[in-house]
Amino acid sequence: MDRRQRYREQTRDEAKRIALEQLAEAGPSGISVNAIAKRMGVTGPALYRYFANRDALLTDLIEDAYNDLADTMQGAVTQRAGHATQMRALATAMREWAVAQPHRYLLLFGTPVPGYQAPMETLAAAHRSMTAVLATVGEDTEPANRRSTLYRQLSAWGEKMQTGDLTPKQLHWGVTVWTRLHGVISLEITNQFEMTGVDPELVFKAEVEALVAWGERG
Amino acid sequence: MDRRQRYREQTRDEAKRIALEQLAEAGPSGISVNAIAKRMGVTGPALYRYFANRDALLTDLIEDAYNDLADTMQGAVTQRAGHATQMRALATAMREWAVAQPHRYLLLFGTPVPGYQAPMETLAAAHRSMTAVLATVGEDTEPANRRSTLYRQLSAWGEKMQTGDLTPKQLHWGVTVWTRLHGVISLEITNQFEMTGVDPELVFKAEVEALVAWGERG
DNA sequence: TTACTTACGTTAGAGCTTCTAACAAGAGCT
DNA sequence: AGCTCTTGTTAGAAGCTCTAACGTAAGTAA
Repeated sequence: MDRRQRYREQTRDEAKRIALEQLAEAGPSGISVNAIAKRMGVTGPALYRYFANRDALLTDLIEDAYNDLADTMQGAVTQRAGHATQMRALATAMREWAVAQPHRYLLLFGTPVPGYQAPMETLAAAHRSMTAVLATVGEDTEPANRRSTLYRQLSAWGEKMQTGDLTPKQLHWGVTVWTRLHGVISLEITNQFEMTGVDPELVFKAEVEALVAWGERG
Repeated sequence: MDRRQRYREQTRDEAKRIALEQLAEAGPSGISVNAIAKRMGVTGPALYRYFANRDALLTDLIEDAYNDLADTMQGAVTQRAGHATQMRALATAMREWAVAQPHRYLLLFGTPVPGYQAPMETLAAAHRSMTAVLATVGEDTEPANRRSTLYRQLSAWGEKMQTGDLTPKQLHWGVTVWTRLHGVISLEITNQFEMTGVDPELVFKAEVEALVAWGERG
């Protein structure tokens, strides 16, 4: 009874492994349940015992990627101390993860796959990666406009996320870190820097240093 | 001889119009040459007289989107004066274009479509949109490290692009504007802000103001 | 006006895809 | 030993891209 389940998991993993290869080679549309089955030595319909349909397989890949990225980001900040150091480590880890497997990053942040509806489990992963980002936040010194809509929304989000004593301003900074890092990474892995001849890694590093400098100022 | 060409162009346009509808509804993989033909009242293979294959149709959509976005950005800056004003106008125009038709923005900056190789004509469009961004750049005051790799790459890019008297530092600023605006827009239209309850427009505006403030400082 | 060429539509079909239905065989439990 | 659940098979429907072969209509030239 236990072995069955283990075999089952093994089959699912192998299918996902091959799916990732297809994804890297030909994008999301290059993933074919039939072709995966053939490469595994079974007929096409056999795989439908393991995945309800093609979308379910894709959803699994997305969920795995989400967790993997969250692990990476979390690992980068928890092993270090000091806001600036954590910031640099987080940024580097995030970019390296994305550059090493752009197709997986794009599965999360590229064009949404049509049939996908985020399951509950990815919420946990999203929360973990956001927590990692928020660990790099410095102290809050200046006062903010407490009556702005953005302030209230950030405040509500902070309560919902149980971020403890982080102020809305700090949460805003976290969001900004997220959007800025993503901005460079996204353009890099979609090859938009290619025609410029400018090395995206250098642009990324400069952006990280700007964030660090800004973070130390307040 | 002239009427034929006009009819031809008309047919191509209608096909592309329907393709855009499919794109909006079901993403890039939802575009079907067969289905388009059927909706136009002809059989599937007939459309292959107008597009070499499905990829050629997609490439056409990408090229159109590129030109359309470039027009929008160019229009935003040329009708206004003053760096800060141009900056705000450019940012707003870009975001509104993207939010109004996310699928088209994602066609350009989302997951790359597998068979696509950028034709020469998109280079012109890319150049135009970059020029629009560079119009918002302020004056260059502080000295920069002239021996850094990034400085040299930006310098070479500036010459290749014929940007006149813009310094590498100003070009770097242009790139930063580009990555930061894209960062927020990209995450907004892939619905990544949804779970936070934070309005991406407000985050975007704050980011624009940060850019303006930074631009005015130097 | 007649003849030729080019453009554009058709059907047939190969080969791929997802996914369902019906059936056969084996693994584990009672 | 018998029953059930799991997992494989084949057959097939319905869709896709794209090629080949063929007919017809429209524009061009003699």
